[in-house]
Amino acid sequence: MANLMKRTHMCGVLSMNQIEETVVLNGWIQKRRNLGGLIFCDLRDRTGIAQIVFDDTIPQELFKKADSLRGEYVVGIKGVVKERQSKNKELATGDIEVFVNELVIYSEADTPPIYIKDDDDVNENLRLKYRYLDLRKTKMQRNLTFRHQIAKAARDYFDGEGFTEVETPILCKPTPEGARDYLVPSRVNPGEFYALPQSPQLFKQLLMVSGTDRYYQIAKCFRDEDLRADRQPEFTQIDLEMSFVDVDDVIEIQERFLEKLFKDVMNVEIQLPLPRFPYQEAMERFGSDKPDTRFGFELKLLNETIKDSEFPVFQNALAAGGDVRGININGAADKFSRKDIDKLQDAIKHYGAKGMVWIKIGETETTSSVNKFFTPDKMKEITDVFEGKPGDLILIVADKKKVVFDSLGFLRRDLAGKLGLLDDSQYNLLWVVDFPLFEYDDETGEYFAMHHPFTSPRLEDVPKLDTAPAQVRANAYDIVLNGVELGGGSIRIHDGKLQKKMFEVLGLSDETVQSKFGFLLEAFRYGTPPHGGLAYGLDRLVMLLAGEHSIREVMAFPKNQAAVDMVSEAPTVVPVEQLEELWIKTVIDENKIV
RNA sequence: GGUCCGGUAGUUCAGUUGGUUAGAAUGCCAGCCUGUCACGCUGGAGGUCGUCGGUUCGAGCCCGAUCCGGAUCGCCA
Repeated sequence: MANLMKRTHMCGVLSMNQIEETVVLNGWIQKRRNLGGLIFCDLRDRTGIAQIVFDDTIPQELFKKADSLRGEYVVGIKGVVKERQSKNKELATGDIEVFVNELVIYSEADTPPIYIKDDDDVNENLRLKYRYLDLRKTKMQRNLTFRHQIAKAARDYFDGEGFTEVETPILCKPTPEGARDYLVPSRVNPGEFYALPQSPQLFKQLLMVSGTDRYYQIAKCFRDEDLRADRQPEFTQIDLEMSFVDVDDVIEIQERFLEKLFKDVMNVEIQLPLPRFPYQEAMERFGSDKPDTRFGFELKLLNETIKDSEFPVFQNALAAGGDVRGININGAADKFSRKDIDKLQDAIKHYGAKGMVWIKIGETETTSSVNKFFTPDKMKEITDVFEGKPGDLILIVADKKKVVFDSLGFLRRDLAGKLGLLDDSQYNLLWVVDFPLFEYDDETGEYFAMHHPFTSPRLEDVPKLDTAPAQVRANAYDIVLNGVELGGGSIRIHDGKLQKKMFEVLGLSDETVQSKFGFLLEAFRYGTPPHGGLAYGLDRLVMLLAGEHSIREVMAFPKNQAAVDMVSEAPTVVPVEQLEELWIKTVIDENKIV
């Protein structure tokens, strides 16, 4: 064991300010360049890299020791900071270097299985398995620090606004609604289970009943669903709830938070108030309830224009109560071949679309996949709806409304990406409001809550609860950044009668309601303030602001697509005794039980 | 659960119509080298081509099964 050399500076902060100073650095050897009588090493810590030099003025023994250094050795050095003869403009510390006169090797290192540099393109599973090495990269350390700054900005802001951070339980009551629960067996209550929270929703509402008035929490949440680039089974929310507020109050206080956040961590000024799009408008203009407004290509409705056409696909869609809508990809007519368009057709089949009509407007003539069904005059009428100009590519989908919106929403964003129109330096924040309170399930013929059953309807829509539930709008709002849902929330129901009505429309029996939410409803009987709140996905927020494309890049130890922690290899089978103690018997292959 | 893509050296990849001893770059090891910063030069080691089976005189390549990874739809506050 070598003695510790007490560090005086971090590698990345050294500059001309330390010229001729003796400094002690600790860190990892990033790279060794041995020129024979002269050895350069790049020494790395979480702040960056500094070049250290061993030359022929040092004892031979020390020089030999320097020659034995390899990548990822952990060392301490003492030396003098000098101005470089030839500076390295690529390096933040490129003006200086440290001439070493003492070297301690704290530990040697095997050759690492992955490269430790920011611009690697190593298989992600390997990165996850050796996450502790992956996290040595300056970029990953920067992401972790950045995440910390955002969490801190949130804490500072909400603290300043009179919010109290309260921890809510991790062992909760299972909730059959929504996402699948992670279950935790109870040893002391045989056969019974807790669930890990999908969100602190019910507890934060209880806190409002308690008079906490303003609550927030940076809360771990768990959902046992399939993973995506922006979805992990455990993730973090900035969760908050306020008493005596309406939609405007919540939005106002959040907008000031976002303004401060962007100023503090991005040095970006955002314009308040943020635009608000009613759900219906968002769908009709962008085909999405989380529109990306960094580019155009807005949807246009063609139902009137084509209502007399001979084209059977259009007629069938209208007859079935569907829509015919399209988008104009301005100036893209020459940028996508027939083959490209075929691929797009395949892609929208995922959303249930059976096909797609394309129109390319040329200088002299307009070509399309449906030329024979439309006279040139009619075609002109259609392209006029899109303000079509020569060079434009128009794509039209006719189907059920949902299929049309989903398909065109996808095409819009996909093509914007292919055309390089997604500008990561632009931050388009907006609210989507007036969500429908209920969604109608075609298969079961039942209504279910789009948000959750405690979301309040807009007061003027309450009479429609009996007559036209699908038209009832909710006091719910989502905050969207560049087409990604950053968070969402609602004003909750605090009136017992209205809540009862909600459950009726949802077709929940009194017994069901009692067993699932009885404790909350009872709490509401003892004096409940009007309240509402919102939760941000912290991981997504950090991802977007860090310019990353996966939340895995901003989480220290994420899981892979199979929900496996590649470092520790969780989950695993457990000894039978452990299961028995928990009153659990598994029904899988006995061979898998160790 | 469905669809698509992938699995070849430590790593990133190439590998033609099925044909000799499976290649490159990088990394690693050794030697030389005093201003490098992707250091350079010389040499070397490194492979169960994911696994199992089949077709064939012969399989990295063709077929089947299976495992693993990723993207995506379903699913998901």
